[in-house]
Amino acid sequence: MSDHHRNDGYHYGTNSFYHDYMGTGGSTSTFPFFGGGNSLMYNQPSTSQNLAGSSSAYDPTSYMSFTDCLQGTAADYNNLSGAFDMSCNSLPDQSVCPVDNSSADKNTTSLGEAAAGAATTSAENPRTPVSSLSCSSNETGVEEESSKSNTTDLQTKGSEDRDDKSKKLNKPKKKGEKKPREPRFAFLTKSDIDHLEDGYRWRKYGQKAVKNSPFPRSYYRCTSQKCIVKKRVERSFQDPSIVITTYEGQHNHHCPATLRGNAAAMLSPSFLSSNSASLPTFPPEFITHMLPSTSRNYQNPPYYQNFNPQDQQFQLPHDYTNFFQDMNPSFMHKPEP
DNA sequence: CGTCTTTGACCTGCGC
DNA sequence: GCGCAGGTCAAAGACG
Repeated sequence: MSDHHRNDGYHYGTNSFYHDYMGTGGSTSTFPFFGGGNSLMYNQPSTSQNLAGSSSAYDPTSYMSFTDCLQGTAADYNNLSGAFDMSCNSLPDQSVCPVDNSSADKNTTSLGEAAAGAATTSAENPRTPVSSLSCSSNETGVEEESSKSNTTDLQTKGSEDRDDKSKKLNKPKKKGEKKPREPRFAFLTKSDIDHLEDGYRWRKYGQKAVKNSPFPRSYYRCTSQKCIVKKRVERSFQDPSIVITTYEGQHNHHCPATLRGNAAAMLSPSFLSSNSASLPTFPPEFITHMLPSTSRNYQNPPYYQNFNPQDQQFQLPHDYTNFFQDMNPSFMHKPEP
């Protein structure tokens, strides 16, 4: 998987990017990108509904309308859809996803937060970013740390025949309470490197086989104390060259990585001082496109068969549009490689 | 020795 | 209620 410029249906080097800002009247803007990578960003809107604990349990009824930024054909979506489905599930047949208007504001914040965590990947893994796509979820975020503490504190009623380890895993919550989730963003990145450098330090805490996929999913947690951000990394089973990275939560600290004056530095929380507290962690690669997500049709590909990229147009919120334009206007017109 | 990964067991939520 | 799949824990091992 070293050939990142193969003719595989993806459109590398295209940087136009539009985001329909969930009916809030945001303007249509071009989204510039960083460092030569061509990314597909999938912003999954928030939902107040419970999404269960499953990583794939995004609520299809709450997705915002499409960002049409792909400059390819529907076939391109088909190519990507499987990968996307790994983390955010499949796309709906219609090209406009149901919108949870109540979450519009949350999405603005989340999108910005993503930018805040942007990374050093381009500098450190020059081969890596080629195409990525992301989605996000904005479930009502509740301090996960507290629930974790509860888990530990309340894990005392294990059965007698269980060991200490088992006892620590007992009921953390009251009956009927559902565990809230932090906002999530999934990024599809064309890379032969599984764990992409994003400027933060992560500790792997688990790995699971994924149903219908030969590739396992890895679970990482930010190593910074009191930081509850997690991410999952897996490969698309349809296109193994695509790495799906799903971020959950918001960093409460500055990026610890050596920033080297690159995009990561510019996108670090410190750089985004005015919004750093509420900005989501961006993945290392940058974005040319946004796509919708849904959790339906998970097992019935092709997911994009009825999707016409030309039908939709997303708009990026003013704040982020201006932000990225200020960051590196040259990406606005980056030529094809 | 500290940090990180691996890995099997366990927990939780959901669908049937 | 049961089974499945996703998510998490934590001991053990690897590594620098």
